[in-house]
Amino acid sequence: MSPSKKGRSNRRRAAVSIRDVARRARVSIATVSRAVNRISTVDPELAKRVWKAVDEVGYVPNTQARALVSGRSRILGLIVSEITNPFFPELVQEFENLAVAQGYEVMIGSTSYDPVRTESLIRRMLQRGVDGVAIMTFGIEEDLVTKLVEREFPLVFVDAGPELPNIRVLKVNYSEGIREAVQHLAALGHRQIAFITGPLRLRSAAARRDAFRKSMGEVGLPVPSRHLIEGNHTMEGGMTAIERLVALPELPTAVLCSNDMTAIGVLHGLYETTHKIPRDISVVGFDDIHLAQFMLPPLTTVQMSCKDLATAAVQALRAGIEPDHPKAAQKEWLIPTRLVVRKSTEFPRGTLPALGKAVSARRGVAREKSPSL
Amino acid sequence: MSPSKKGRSNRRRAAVSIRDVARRARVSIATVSRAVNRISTVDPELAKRVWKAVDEVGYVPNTQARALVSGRSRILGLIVSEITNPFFPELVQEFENLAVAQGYEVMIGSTSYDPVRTESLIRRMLQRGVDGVAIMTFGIEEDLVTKLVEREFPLVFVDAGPELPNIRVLKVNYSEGIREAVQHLAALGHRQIAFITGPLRLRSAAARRDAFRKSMGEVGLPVPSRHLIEGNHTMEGGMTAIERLVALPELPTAVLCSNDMTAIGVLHGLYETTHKIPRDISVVGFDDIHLAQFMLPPLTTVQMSCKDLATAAVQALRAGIEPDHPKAAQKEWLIPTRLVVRKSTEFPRGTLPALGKAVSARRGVAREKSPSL
DNA sequence: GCGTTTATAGAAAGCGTTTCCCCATCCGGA
DNA sequence: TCCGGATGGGGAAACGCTTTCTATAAACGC
Repeated sequence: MSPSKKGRSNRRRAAVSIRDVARRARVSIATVSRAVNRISTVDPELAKRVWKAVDEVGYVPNTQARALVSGRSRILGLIVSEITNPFFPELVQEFENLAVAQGYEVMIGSTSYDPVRTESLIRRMLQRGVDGVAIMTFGIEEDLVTKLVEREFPLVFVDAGPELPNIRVLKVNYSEGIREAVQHLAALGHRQIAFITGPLRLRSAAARRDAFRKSMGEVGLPVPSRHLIEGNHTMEGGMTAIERLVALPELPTAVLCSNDMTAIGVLHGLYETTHKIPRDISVVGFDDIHLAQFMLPPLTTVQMSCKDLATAAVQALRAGIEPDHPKAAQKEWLIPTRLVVRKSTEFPRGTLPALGKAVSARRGVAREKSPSL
Repeated sequence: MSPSKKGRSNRRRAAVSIRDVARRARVSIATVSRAVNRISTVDPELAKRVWKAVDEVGYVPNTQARALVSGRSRILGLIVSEITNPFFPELVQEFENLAVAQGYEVMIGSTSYDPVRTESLIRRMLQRGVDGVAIMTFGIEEDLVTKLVEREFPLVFVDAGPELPNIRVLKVNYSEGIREAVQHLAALGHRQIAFITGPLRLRSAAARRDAFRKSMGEVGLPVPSRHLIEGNHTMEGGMTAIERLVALPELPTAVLCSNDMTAIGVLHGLYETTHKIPRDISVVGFDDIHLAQFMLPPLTTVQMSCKDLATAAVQALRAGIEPDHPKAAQKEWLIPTRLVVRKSTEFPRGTLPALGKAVSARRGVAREKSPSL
């Protein structure tokens, strides 16, 4: 307590410090520090005494001081494109759970696709002394990244960062899930399949588009440029894109979207134009956000597990931060994707309704987890 | 640079410190500190010299050291119920923008309605030395809060915290918007209006229910207990609740939900039971999340602006943190709510279709912003 | 029995700031 | 000319911790 000490003006609380523990346990502060940090050179008997004292006085190490002296804050930075896109909160949640369980705190930032914001965000994170940053978006100034890499600052990218050594990358296997989606549609009898991309300056968006093109090629279907529309990964973008498709002389029978939000926008746009889904047109999303199964109709979509993504991100960061991490040398992490069939895909319009009975053809692909109803 | 200095083992980067600036500007570190913190007693000429040196050596103050010595971290804590509920990311976004613009960083946490998580979250925030916490959820151990209040730790609650002095409260005027919603439905001719609540241990959920009861009383409508169903503010909860309503001998003609996620669940549940909205039943949400206008049909809902909420929260926090803040004495902030009419509400089923033309009756309440299509 | 390791604890040196205290300088008044 | 009070800058002491270096005691080999 020591109320005699005339407190500094602004100081909030005279927290109990390592010195109080030391006094109580009748040891030096060095020993307390070692005991608390579980350093093996301290005698077990003494350590017990220290821990007892810690409990008695209610000691909590001061993170600021610890960070100041050790140069490590135990904070992980996580940068996402847009926190209001429901995929990201799910990711953030998983990431945070994992990080906290492993003794790290998380500092989150959302760029809104704005390079200026991104840069100031990274600066803020560095200033706060984060130990590493996972960048789950793009549109980053290459030279900032280069500078960080030179400092050997731990960075983790999704898909593919700049071509630089010493950064870690989570490679999402887009082809896998998108191929399943295209084959699912092709198997149903679709020939005219459109694709609504994300903002193409995002590598992840371009990668999804490329995977689509490749998969279409594999089943021998053409991709005319009028069926490749650039969106922006938002509902508004999905609406605009579907309006352009609707304006075409012939509406494609199916449309695959670069993410679920786009697909939701498409659903909404088709509602406005009184098209029915999946009767008039089949719609497939990407991400499998929680919301997808609650859409009307429930959305067939390619699942990219944010649990997988978060797990890999945390692991990759720790690999870069902790010198003797078991995976310190690993530079790439692979993230799988897979199709989840729900109700927004069906045989193309004009197909004999009798075929509607042949549902078994679909069940072959369907791998939906037991729905939560 | 000083490469001769044999660096500590783990140290990341020998950042440029206040000493480098002092050397360069040929002043003491005390002067640099004062200049950088814009303390008026430093000679303008000297200050200019210091700033020049700051630029030249690329000095960035070390936040950890600053926090350690000043006892203030310039971090605001923000605790929300569930980051995956889209209302909260919108709130987080606004909060963060405001905080950063005012020189604060934000530490976010999501409780998932779990008191244990909440408590550990608060502890983590305290350990990281946040200057204050805005608690936008409930289910908090009263004694933890009491302890914090005794320490004069700045806390901000929504609706009403525990009955304690010295905490700040954002009072949301639920009655306002909910009354508008009930009157809107009553004016359309609805007599049987059900309400799906949130988890009732949340004060905010109970407050919404009470506002509903009161508004119903005002228009002379009864609220039989079978029309008051407890949900949990999730889509799943909305589905379960609507199933119970559907199982009733007579389906109410309208249902008001305690939040938009519940309403989305209701929409989905009614899709499964092949009821049509709004023909068979009108649905009203609460929050006005961005997604609401993209539902099928677009959701009529009560808007609670997260911008208002965030603005008030940041202001209230700063009022508690900064001793000479202009609003230091203010203890309550008022947040308005209002109805936004879209397409999920209509005349009750069985009403003469001719009445369908009398749309002007609705437009009187409608105040939808220009839709973003 | 003496010198030499091997354990373990303590003393003390920082980490990069802010801020208190004091001293030099300057100005005005007597 | 001298003194008192401002004014503004520098020295140095914290802040709470980690870690190196040193000291002591015990264990050990010859």
